[in-house]
Amino acid sequence: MTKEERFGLILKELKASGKVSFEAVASQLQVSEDTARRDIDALSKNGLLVKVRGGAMAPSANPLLFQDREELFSDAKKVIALKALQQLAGCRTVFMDGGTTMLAVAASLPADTRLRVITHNMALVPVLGAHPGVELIVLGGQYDRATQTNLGVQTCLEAARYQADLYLMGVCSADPAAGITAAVAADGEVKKAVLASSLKTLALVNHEKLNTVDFFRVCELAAIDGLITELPSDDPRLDGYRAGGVELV
Amino acid sequence: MTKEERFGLILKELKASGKVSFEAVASQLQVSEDTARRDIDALSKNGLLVKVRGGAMAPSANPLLFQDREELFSDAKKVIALKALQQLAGCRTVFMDGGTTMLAVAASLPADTRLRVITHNMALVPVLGAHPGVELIVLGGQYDRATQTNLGVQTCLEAARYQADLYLMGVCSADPAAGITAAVAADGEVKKAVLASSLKTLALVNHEKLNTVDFFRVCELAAIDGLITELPSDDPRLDGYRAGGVELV
DNA sequence: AGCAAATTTGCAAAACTTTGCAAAAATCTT
DNA sequence: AAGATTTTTGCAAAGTTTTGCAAATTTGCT
Repeated sequence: MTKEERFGLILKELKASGKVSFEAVASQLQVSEDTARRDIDALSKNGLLVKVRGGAMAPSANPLLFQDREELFSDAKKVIALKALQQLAGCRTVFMDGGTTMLAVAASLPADTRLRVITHNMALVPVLGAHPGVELIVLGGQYDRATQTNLGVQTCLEAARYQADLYLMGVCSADPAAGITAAVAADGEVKKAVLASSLKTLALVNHEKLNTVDFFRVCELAAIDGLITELPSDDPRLDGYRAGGVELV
Repeated sequence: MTKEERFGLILKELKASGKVSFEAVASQLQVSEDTARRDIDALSKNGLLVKVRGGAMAPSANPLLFQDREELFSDAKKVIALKALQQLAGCRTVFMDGGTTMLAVAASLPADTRLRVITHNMALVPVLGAHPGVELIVLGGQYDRATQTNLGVQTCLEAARYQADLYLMGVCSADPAAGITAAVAADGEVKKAVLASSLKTLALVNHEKLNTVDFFRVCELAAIDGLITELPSDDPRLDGYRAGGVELV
């Protein structure tokens, strides 16, 4: 039984049942558990399966393993969320923007947080509504299915009624020269309105969105107070942003 | 049974029924309740579900309605919902009130319906937001966890901006003499505002709420155009209401 | 406010992984 | 073909993670 033969059999089993255990591979292929472990290790290095405690699973078996990892809460989003949480200290009222990054922030809010949150992001309602320390204020408007946010003139007018200590802005595109830009005009308008109602604004930006431009101008970089990315603050990719905005670790 | 396998099964169950309890997970997956709790904790940290007391719910569902669907959609509610649907014919814009009866209406809306719905009921957002024929307009305000609705002055002001063909009012208490009354002042105020913005108002009332009175006066019976209950329209319990409002089968 | 149930926290035992090492097998060199 | 070299294999010790239990705390309800 060569290594390659074993690889084939392991993958076949994985395809059939979605999972394999070191123990089962060892006994079925008549090798020690260590060898089974090493085989599965090699396959995982090639991305053909995902190692888990006790064995391995097909990447598609569960959203945590592969598929939605990028769409839902990627490591980058978690890092950004944690950085954003640190900036919440001392804030009483916070505007939270649309986007799944903001969902990551809301989901990782500690249980003992006391905060007033204003948002037009309907995805946050079940999460923040269940949080005992959060007073949630919803901005109404026309519900946009694609982004799960309320948009439109109503939303902007409502945003103008409130005054927040901090605005956590979810950013579509950021560029040192063009500033913050949005792909949807209605979304950009809401961002402008909220920006005007907040003492301080921090933009949450995935590094992939750095140095990209969309058609709707939200604001200059100078209009925001800080940029939160998953990169360390001394990363060269952030060089162009150091002038106006403050970078955060 | 690895952790990841359990994750997959928990998510599968969540998808099927919309909710999972620690107890059920523990017994079905043959682990202690502590492990079930920790698993669900991990999934919630990744935004794949929302933890609530006793278990967890799908993120798009309503964290506070952690009950059985049968309980939620009692036969009475289903009957009322179907009657209300019939009244929707010809309507272009409808205000939908708070309450689980309204959730039953939203859930039973046929797929080919074309409708503009205005609501402050956050429980409807996941349901109506997914409906391709519904244009959803959300009324903002201060989110009330107990009722899952937005309340307050903002909500009333926003309601006044719109004009609807029909208002489906969810009723707490109805009485021939006292009219419609509410248990929460803020809720009653919103009802009054919406009532003023609608051409026609139908009150949806469970028969258990007939002939009961609460402290906040919403309106006289004469101010509404019809009463929808699960009772047949010639039921003697409705006798006192025939004067001003129209009863519907 | 007070009771009962649910939840969080700390802990130690058990299960699983990693790491380093040496023997066996396969491959290469001359 | 014999010896040297590399790869693979199995083993055991050290290190991590997971798990169930029990105490302490919080929460929801009346």
